[in-house]
Amino acid sequence: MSQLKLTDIASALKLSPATISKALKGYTDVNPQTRKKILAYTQKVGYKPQYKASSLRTGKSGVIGVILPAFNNLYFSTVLETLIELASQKNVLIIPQNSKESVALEKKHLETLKHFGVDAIFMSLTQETAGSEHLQNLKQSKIPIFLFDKISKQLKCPMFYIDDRKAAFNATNHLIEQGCRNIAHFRVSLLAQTSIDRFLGYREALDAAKIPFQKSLVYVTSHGTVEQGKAFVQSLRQQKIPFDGIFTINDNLAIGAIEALKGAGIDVPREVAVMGFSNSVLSENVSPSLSSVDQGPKRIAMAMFEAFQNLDKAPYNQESFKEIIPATLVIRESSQRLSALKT
Amino acid sequence: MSQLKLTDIASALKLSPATISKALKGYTDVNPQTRKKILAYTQKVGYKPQYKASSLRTGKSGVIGVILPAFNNLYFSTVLETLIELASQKNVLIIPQNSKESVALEKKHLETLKHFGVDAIFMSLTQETAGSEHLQNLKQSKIPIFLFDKISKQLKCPMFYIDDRKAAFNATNHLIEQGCRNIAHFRVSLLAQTSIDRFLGYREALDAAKIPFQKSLVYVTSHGTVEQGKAFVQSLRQQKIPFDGIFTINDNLAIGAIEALKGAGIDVPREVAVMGFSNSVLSENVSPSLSSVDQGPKRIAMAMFEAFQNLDKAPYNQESFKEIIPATLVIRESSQRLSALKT
DNA sequence: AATGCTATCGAAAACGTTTTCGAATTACTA
DNA sequence: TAGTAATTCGAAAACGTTTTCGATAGCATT
Repeated sequence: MSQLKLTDIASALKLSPATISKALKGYTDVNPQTRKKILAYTQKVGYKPQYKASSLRTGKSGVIGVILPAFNNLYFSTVLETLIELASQKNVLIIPQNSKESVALEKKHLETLKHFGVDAIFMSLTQETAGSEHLQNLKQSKIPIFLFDKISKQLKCPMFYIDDRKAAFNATNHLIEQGCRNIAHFRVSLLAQTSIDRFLGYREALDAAKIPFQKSLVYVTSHGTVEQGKAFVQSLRQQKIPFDGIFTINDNLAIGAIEALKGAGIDVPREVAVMGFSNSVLSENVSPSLSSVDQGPKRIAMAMFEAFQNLDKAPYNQESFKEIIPATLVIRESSQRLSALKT
Repeated sequence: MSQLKLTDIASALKLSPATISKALKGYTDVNPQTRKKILAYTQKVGYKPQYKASSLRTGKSGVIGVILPAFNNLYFSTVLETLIELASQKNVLIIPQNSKESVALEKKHLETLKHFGVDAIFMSLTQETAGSEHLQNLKQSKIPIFLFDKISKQLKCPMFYIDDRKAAFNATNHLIEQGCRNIAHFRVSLLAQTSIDRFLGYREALDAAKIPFQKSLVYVTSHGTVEQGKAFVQSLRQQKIPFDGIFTINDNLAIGAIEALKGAGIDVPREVAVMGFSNSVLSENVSPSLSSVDQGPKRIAMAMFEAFQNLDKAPYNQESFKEIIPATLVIRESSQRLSALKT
């Protein structure tokens, strides 16, 4: 036997499909008696309306599309997992897509989700996506878009992100409090907004502590890999540039830096304190464990889903609602220079 | 303007919706000239049929549901990521659900996916799911189910899994080749099939090498955490049971074991060689890096998607198709006892 | 008894697509 | 030249649900 249909229920109960549907959806124009009967029967045979048909009629699919620039990344996978969890509780489904940092793929996924008819799209942009036209196009097709983390201020839509500048300020300031005076900064692409903001936070912390900014301590890389973290430390040492702290834009660069330092017999954190960013899985399992900045993926997911559910209500219905999620410092071994110096 | 519809295209081109649809779907009863015109126009305005409507008509949704018992697990997340990647290339979408090792949730997700009308369900069972009735029920409702990894032999459906016994045999045998004679085994729940099979492989390897099995070297735990791995090593030492190798059923237990050994000043792998299972992210980042068994999540995902695409063709249309994916040993530092002894 | 109201139900249209089937036109055959 | 076959198109039904709107019946009000 195939799927149970409304007409099956109707004929079994000698009622019209209309009444059944209305009973199930809580309409008032159905006798409480018959409603009870209908509920009892549908419960028994396990009838539920088929999404395909009802979504065609109502226009709502009960599905949210999620486009991420990467999956193998604790931050994004935690956002996704939390989203799936929350959505599942409200009987909405999640369709994840991976743009793999490619604008072309991002565009393709956007199209697919549009034609699929998702009720909303949550996305974090590619490094290269500035405010390209494909996003503007999407805006026209009434599908609500929620941007998070990697956002574009050129778009008018709800956005959820941490205050990268303040987070970087706090991270850098922590190193300063630990006695660091020559703090190197490893960052990525000059275009990405997060990279820019974190750099600005780094500079502000230096300024606030009246530590002169040294251009020679800043390294820019394309992808921010472990290897590049290593290479930068080696380069600093080769040029004999003195440094006693490193603040990196992600954890991979920090891990590479630590490896290079350990390899050169330099003690972390006693001689050089290191601070990463993202609080990835690796950070607690590397040795010494890596201090990092937690970007609160769960809170971001919760905030977005909350907004999705109240899309029509204030304050979410504002043309461009913004929510800034606080980031927290996770202090582990790699930055605890003070206590290391005492022992 | 809202979504573009078939009738919009039809009236713009002064043709009927039927012809447009047929042109797009490659029917032969449409003039090559007009087809070209239609293709050109739909291309230009970016028209594509809306899933909601076409899936109602055709019965196919272009969506696969994936139910996993856990997400924060490299194996499962890699399966999922690969699945999303492959599906995306063929314009099919993936809806992931997390059963969180709960049979009740598993059942709920199954129901939701059924009513959503997915074209297939890929799933890995809960520890507790033996062959419960909810799976049998699903079988009746024509939706093809594919089981992987945590399977149930009581069900008649395509299954994909590694040969745990052989993999465990190889892992244990590797330790034996490295000169280990007293190999401890840390396992989990006596119910889970994988746990059973891996234990059997361990025993077979011992038998094959004519090493007597010692019950005192086997520890059974409920969840297989890092802490329990530590505790077992401490217990072994406390009881003064001699051991020179450890084969664990997962990586967490192995990592815990290594930590305990390091803490006790015991050299890994020189004094005790350690072999994990799963090849999780941590294994390469722990020190010493952990030898482990790779369960080939990518290959499993590829095999399943391949089967999905050829559901009607042989050999996949057999009542109960089975595919065994080979597991491979990933030898890192923690088990290389021979070379460690030389130096 | 006529009127208005309320409560309860069902007929039917609609959502946008696919697909069957027949109609219309053209091309071909004998 | 008539008849047949092939080609190209469109009308219309169908997928299963939701929702508007009208119908009916019962009840109360004058």
